[in-house]
Amino acid sequence: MNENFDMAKNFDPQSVETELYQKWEESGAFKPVIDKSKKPFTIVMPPPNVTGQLHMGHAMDTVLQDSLIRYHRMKGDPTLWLPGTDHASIATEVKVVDKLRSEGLTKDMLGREGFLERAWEWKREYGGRITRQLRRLGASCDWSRERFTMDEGCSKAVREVFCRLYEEGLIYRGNRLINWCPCCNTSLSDAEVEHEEKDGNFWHLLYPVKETGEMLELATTRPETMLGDTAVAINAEDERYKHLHGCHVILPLINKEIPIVCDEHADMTKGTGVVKITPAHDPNDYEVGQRHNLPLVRVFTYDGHMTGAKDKAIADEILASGKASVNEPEVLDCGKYAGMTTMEARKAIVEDLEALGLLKQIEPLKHEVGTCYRCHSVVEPMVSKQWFVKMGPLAGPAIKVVADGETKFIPERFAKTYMNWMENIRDWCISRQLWWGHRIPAFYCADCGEMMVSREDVHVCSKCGSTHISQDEDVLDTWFSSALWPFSTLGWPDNTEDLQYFYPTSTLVTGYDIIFFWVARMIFSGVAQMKQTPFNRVVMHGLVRDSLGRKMSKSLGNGIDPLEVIDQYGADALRFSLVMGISPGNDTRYSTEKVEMARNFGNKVWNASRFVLMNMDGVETLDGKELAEADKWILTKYNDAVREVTDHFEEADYGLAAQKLYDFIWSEFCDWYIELAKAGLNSENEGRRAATRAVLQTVLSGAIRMLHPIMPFITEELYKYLPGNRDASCMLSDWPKELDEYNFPEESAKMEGIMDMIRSIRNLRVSLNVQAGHKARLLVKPNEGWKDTVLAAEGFFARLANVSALEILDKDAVIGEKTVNAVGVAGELLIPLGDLVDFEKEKARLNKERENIVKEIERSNGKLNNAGFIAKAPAALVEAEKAKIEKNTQMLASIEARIAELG
RNA sequence: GGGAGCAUAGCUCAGCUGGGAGAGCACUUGCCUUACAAGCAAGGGGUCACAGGUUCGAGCCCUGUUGUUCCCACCA
Repeated sequence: MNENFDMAKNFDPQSVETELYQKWEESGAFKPVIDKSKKPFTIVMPPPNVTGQLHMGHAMDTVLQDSLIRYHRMKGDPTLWLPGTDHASIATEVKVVDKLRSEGLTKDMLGREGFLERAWEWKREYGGRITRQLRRLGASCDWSRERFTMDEGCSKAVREVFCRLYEEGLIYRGNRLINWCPCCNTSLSDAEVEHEEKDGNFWHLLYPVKETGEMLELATTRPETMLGDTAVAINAEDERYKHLHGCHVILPLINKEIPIVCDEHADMTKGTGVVKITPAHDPNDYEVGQRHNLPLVRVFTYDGHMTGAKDKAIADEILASGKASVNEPEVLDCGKYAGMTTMEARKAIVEDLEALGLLKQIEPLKHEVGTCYRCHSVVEPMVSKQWFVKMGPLAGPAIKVVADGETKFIPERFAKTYMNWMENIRDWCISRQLWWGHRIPAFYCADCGEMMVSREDVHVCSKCGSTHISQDEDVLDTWFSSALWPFSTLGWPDNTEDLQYFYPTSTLVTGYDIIFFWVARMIFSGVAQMKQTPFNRVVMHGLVRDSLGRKMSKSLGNGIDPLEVIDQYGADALRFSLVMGISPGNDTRYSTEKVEMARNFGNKVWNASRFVLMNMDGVETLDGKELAEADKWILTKYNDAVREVTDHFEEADYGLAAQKLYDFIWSEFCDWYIELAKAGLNSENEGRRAATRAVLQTVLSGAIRMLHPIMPFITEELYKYLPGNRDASCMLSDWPKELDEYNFPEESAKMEGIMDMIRSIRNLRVSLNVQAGHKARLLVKPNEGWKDTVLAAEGFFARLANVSALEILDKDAVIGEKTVNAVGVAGELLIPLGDLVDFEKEKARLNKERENIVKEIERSNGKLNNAGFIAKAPAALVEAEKAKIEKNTQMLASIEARIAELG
């Protein structure tokens, strides 16, 4: 025992984690060394919102990436984990606006420049917060390469891609029906619209037909749009309305004549078969409008009110100027409804229609309503002039790389989700009516109306030479820049060394909730710009839910702050708890119990190490050591563990890797080998002691290293205590390899036979209520070939089963005293317990045992009597079954003899 | 309307290509055995949702049913 041993009794995360992290970071060890002869392993971090705060989702995402990164670093791959943050256009802008409001300011009061100044100030203030928090988790990313989606390089990439796509005709500007959030006051892409079921009504309205005077009944869920109706549609085949082809209806309230058109959109089987058409405010109606060349009449303002005279005047001016583009909508002066919110207008319009007798019925209805993914306001479909990416030509190649397996999804089912979306994709609305973001590089000449899209700012009109140039006011969708992340962060559009070496990246790790927002867009952008998929593998994980299975959210107030957990239990415990037991792509629940389990595991590892180390006396290797069966057993198990853990990491199956580590370290190494090793360490034979020390050292070192990717801090701290490791870093140590020359299946089986006997003895003692302190003699009738093994295990029986003396008996030896017995693969064991035993209890126990064995034999016989089994099952299985019968028959005989003995 | 996931011990979840059901927590019993009581030992507890099918053999494969969660979708 090492007298100078100074390890603390428990690992104290608080006192070492921060310091360890600083050392790692300062040492430059997170930076890869570019070695062209080696294939790099690269992950780009999904950039968290720059002003965001760490939540459990980030924690899980980060831990999974870090585990993979650390594994590959130890394997010797040049490993890059590239971190960064996202400017998060809407989210950040909303926060800054809120802050301004608290100061009594608005965006407009500051103007664009002033506002952006404040936004950058905000970014400076909070921008480092999340990256500091990632450090606390132990994220070993290369901070020297940290990027921000709005830094110079990323902005250059964004502009380059925009210009390229524009030049290729894949970006266009035009009036289209888009989703408008009246609260955020901006357009949204389809992906940014969520669907929520809400209570609503079908309002059945009556429109009078001009030519016949009859009333045409139709239903709508949004009566406030009726002022913008420019037609009513029926199906050409509909017998009920054949006489109305070519007729008109008089739009109530504003008495406007609009045509009745025949269109396939009108479904005869639904309702009355008549549909009102509002091309400016409904996606279907927009299509119908396009087919029938109907005018677009906008009746909502962009901030969710009914349009009025002023809105109309502005629109009329544009229309009259001749500068209006295709599909420029008209605007209606809604008269008495002008200025009302859409909800107020709904109420007023319904009341007015009712007063006119034009409201036939109100039918309650639950329906899906589109809402903004940021603020959850109901989005309003609107015709608006926006910028779009034409998706068709981009989707094809993006589908191909996944279909061809150049990018693989784990689990595979997400590839289907991806495909489905890609195959049905619609053009992507990329302009946002915000200020915080990448401003669209389009410039307009005030004099001739020329539009110029340019990599450089434009000051002079290329057509007329005018200097009255203004840049487009809008910024790009945040996800436009995120889509370029795998190459923009590596220096693209410049052909940098990083880009050449690290692109395409190896693995993307992210949650399934952003497949559409991000993963899909990175794939088509990467394929389009780099002609190569951005990553070879996408590992999807699930959400971290609360202990009741609910999504963690601010509004529910059920979020758990990862930093508080780290403060209390340490980063390793949090990390392990987030990994243990998860399976790819599935959600997981957070619970304090799991963190405690992980903390306890860390404690176990610490104390096992402490025990091993206090028995060490310098470096000791396996070379030339004479190994005992216990040593051979644990080395064999160790090799199994190395193989399995390595395989699981290769497949990014962290849950199983963690499970195996937990099992191997706790159950096999601690519960068994360390206990067995105590005998070895106490041996009078120095060779035996040295061999035991060597095995302990070897296995512990390997176990610590294998655990490092998931629990980096404690393993780093422990590693330096290992003999000869004073200045070594676990993080930079080699990933353990299997020790091929130390696989001992036969000896392992022998050892397990002994372990089985030990369990039996313990079991007997407990079930017969033998006092814990009482030492008992052990008599063994070994099976063929087990005698030496049993004899060699005497020390184990003494230490682990409280046996005072071991005696080997012949098979048919008669014992002249009362004993209890058990039968196992190694043979029959008997314990003379004399008066200590309650023999009634023992009889009951034996009878139960007998029943079990009889059942086992029956089951085996059932199988062996089945001709199909004999004929078709692998021979080895049949043999195993026969062996079982033989063994069980033997056991049964022993037990029956015992029962007879007891009378 | 389309698609996907899940259903296994009291709770939370694992279970690799089909070959005798596992872990953690909780529970019962006994132990401070000088690495660890954040621990040790022993134990109880499961018709693997239901019904069929394939197979010598099904928690695992196929079909259907039920329940549940999620994603997608322009149903007025």
